Amino acid sequence: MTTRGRPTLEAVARRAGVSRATVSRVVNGSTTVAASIRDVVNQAVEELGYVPNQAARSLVTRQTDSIALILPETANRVFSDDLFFPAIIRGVGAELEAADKQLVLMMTGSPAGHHRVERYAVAGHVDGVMFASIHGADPLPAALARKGIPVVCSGRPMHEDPPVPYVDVDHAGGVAAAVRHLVAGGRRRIATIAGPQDMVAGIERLIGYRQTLRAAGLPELVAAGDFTRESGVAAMRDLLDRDPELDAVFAASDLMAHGALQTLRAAGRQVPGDVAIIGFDDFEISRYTDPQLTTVRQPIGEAGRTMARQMLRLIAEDPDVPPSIVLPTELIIRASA
Amino acid sequence: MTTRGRPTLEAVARRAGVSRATVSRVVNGSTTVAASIRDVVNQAVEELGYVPNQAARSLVTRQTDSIALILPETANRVFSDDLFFPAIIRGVGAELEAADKQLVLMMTGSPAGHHRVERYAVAGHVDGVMFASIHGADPLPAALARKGIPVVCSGRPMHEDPPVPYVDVDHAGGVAAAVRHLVAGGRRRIATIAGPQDMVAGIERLIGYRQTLRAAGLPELVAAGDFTRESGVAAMRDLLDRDPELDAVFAASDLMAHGALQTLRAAGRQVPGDVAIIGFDDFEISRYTDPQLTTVRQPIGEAGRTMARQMLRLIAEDPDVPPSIVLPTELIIRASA
DNA sequence: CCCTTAAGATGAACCGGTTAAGTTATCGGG
DNA sequence: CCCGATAACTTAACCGGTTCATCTTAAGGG
Repeated sequence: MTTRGRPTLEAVARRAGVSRATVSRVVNGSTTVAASIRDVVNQAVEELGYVPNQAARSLVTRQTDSIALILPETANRVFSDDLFFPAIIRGVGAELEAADKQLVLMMTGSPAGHHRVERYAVAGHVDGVMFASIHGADPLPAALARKGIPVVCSGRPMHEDPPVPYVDVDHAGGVAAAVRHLVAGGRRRIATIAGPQDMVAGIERLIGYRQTLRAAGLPELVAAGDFTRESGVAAMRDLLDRDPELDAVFAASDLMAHGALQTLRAAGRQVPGDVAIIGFDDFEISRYTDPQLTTVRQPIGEAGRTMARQMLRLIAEDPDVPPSIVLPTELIIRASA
Repeated sequence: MTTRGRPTLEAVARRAGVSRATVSRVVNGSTTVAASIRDVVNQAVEELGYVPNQAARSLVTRQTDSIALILPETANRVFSDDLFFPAIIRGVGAELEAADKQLVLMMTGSPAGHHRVERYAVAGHVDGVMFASIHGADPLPAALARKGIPVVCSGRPMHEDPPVPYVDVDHAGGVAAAVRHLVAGGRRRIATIAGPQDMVAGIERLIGYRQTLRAAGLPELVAAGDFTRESGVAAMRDLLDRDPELDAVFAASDLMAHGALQTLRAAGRQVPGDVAIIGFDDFEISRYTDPQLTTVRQPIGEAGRTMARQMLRLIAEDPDVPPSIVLPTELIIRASA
């Protein structure tokens, strides 16, 4: 009920002594309006405090100027202590704001979440849908794309019935740089704490570890994690059990690296003296651990911005939107390795 | 252009052999429809994959079923490493999702941000506006309320021309518990690192510190911070300069406490041996500092949920929505004090 | 001075729903 | 058997914009 007694186009037209059509053209900045009339209309708009009704406008233009961002929210992990989603939101938000589009946030935690998102998009509530970090082979992006709705994913989608444009970072390259740094530092028993294997980020970082280690002719040692600090703690304990002599760990997230760090300290290991450790993300926390964490920086905010830009081009029906964009990662060397 | 060739009410009506109005009533679950017709219509809906057009619907109902959440985003601090906003978003999101409303996120970083938000709301794009953490005497909430738009704030607004409903936490009570805990532990030179004094949260936590200390007959020692880790580091250095003999610090945020902890360690102080320290927030990080941080827990997610519930009641035109709700805080005792 | 042309404004037909008022069929009571 | 009440559906009038075809008017050319 927010549009109660608000002035309509009709009211402005009456006051300015012109037709509805003319007011509409003035409001939308059409060039074929005489300057004198334009001024009269603008004054009437000013005086009445006229603001166009969005629903009426969308009804005919078929555009809402708002775009959805879908967060998986699996197991409430989304915002627990994970700075990935906030960073994505910030990047996306900044870019959309510059383009004067609105960001609609949706979380698909509930079982019926997928259906809700689909309905929402099909109902024309938004002009496009962006996905932040897909879990597993989620069929939703492809399903929406099939319905003609512009879709962009952050992180390469595993399921691509119709291929969906995506933005990702160079996981493998970053991991390779990290592992090579450990090797160059003389480490020979390099373990990894892997991310969840139902997410491309988790999978690719593990692959990167394996390939680089194999190339160096060194043995693998893998423990499973899920990007959280808790899982880092548990995985590190597991690794120490399995190989007390290990001299380096690559953790697939900063949070897991932080957890591992605590476990190593509790186990009496010096970092980086006895065991070197490298994380992935470059969250702010990595500058405040003791020792400060060497890590692979991924440009999350930039990924968000890029995703938003792709979406805007898709909506503008730009014929040659790149099907994928991979952003570079960078090894940030601090004290832990 | 997401609603291209999609079936309309009209199409469903033709297929089912009834009028548009009847289909509308079936879709909206009216009771005055014969079961036989209802089934026929539902089948037609199913077969055509009909989804009501949101714009057309809002145009007449004057409802959008989406609600805005405004984030101030001052100085990019919003999502840097601060888990306050993510927690609010999660709480609000969960509650709105349960009510089948959509969350529209807006950041008012740009100078024209305020005007954009106002226009957006007045245009009827959302049914109500929630503010997460007001800075200073922001006139926007009151301005919107004056226009008849439902508004709820998280954190008591300083400016209340027409008073706006709000949800806040018991800052003073939490701080009092913290400071009393320090006093009870025998601390006598208790400093504080205050939050920004243009936010109610910063102001009230400082007042709480002052009052409790005065009641205990102890001297005050205040350093300025802005809730960030960096400011905690700087403020702690400042405090050590001014009183090298201090034996306790209450930091108005966990992040500042964390920064202070690092500085104390660098200065050779034992925590809690030489100096006790208590934070405020109970972010996850406080369980991973060394030593683990004693802190005041504030139910941020719950505040978000509560704010959303108030908004829903406001929209439903519930006559007796409480003008304010203050949630309790709780001292969580760990190792640092 | 008349005709063509173009600029600029208007009238009216949508867009796709909701809902008040009107119509038709059904049924019980007198 | 007729009448009014009731149930269930249809008709049509909105909601508030956009836009295209049409009309008006003034300027320019021969």
